[in-house]
Amino acid sequence: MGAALALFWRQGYEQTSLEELTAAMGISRSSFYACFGSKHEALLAAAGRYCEDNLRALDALAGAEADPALAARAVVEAIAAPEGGRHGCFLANCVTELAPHDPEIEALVRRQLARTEALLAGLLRRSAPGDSRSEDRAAALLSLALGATMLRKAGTPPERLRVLLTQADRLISP
Amino acid sequence: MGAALALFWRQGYEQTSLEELTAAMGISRSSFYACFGSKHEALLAAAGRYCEDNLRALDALAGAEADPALAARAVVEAIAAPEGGRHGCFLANCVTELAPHDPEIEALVRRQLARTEALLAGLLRRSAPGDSRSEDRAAALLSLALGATMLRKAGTPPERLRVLLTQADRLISP
DNA sequence: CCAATTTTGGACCAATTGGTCCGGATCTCA
DNA sequence: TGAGATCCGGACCAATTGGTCCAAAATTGG
Repeated sequence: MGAALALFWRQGYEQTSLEELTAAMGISRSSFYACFGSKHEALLAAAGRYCEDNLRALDALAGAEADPALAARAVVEAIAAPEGGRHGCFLANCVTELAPHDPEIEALVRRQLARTEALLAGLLRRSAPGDSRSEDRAAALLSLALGATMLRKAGTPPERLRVLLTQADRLISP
Repeated sequence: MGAALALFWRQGYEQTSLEELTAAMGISRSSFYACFGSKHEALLAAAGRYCEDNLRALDALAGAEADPALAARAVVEAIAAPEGGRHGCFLANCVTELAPHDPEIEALVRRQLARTEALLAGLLRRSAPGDSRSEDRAAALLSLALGATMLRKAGTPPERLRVLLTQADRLISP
């Protein structure tokens, strides 16, 4: 299953053939269809697993840091992942390739975006209880982090990404 | 040519067949190959044209506003394009689909990102001549705008995008 | 009006795609 | 050991892909 996710992540959905998929998963074509029913359902399964793992990791990261402002910064950096290599963010890849004509993927992505934004908004609220603009800042932070994943995929060196992410603090402090 | 760009933009590179391409351009298969040589070169031509048009438009937008801070804000909003529909940013689409394994597209995209970032950095510098962090803020602004294009493609309503972009001011003021 | 050059439509090609199906190998449990 | 269920390899299918090629049509120049 992780092998399928890795392939979809690295190559995209359409560019990953059944041949590669079954080879990487170590199962036969027959088993693949017995298990998932279609290539598309396998993608949904992989994406679903990715979302759960990802959110759990971000939650743990946020919980490990007492100061909510520092936690928010850590979450943003975990999403942007300056050292994350050239594959970009898996969900971002799904959005650009599939979201416009694939309602199931779109729903999955929107749910995950909402959950991540809510996590950030919660941290910002805890950091400055009085401010009413924490939702907006959380959305901006998410946008900044997603933009960074795409700059990373475009080849921006990790060092410059790290410097760029420094500016996230301007969106974190009220 | 514009028709080819529109197709690549809406559907992506691999998902656009020669059939659709020639039909939309109103030329025959033979003429297409006589003119471009390959599907890939047609993509490069369309992308090149897009880059020139795009940068010219952003430049004009920046030039039309006397206050450099307001100009920067306008440029960011033009990139993010809250009302831009569900096709996302063409260059962002190219990055996610092709950049990792297509050096020519990668070079084209990086050049355009650098030029756009330079435009923003120039505005920020003019806005606050003393500040040495204007390059970082320009990069963050670009990242924010690119992230917004992907949220837009994911279905975030224009209203929320506009509110989110409000926060760009925090990156614009020194 | 005709000859030469350009352009066009579309047949054609080999390769690849996601998906189906079945005979035989492998495994389970007693 | 043997019967029953499970899994597997791989042949097979129709559709589609980017790309080539050529005869016929259109355009051009004189």
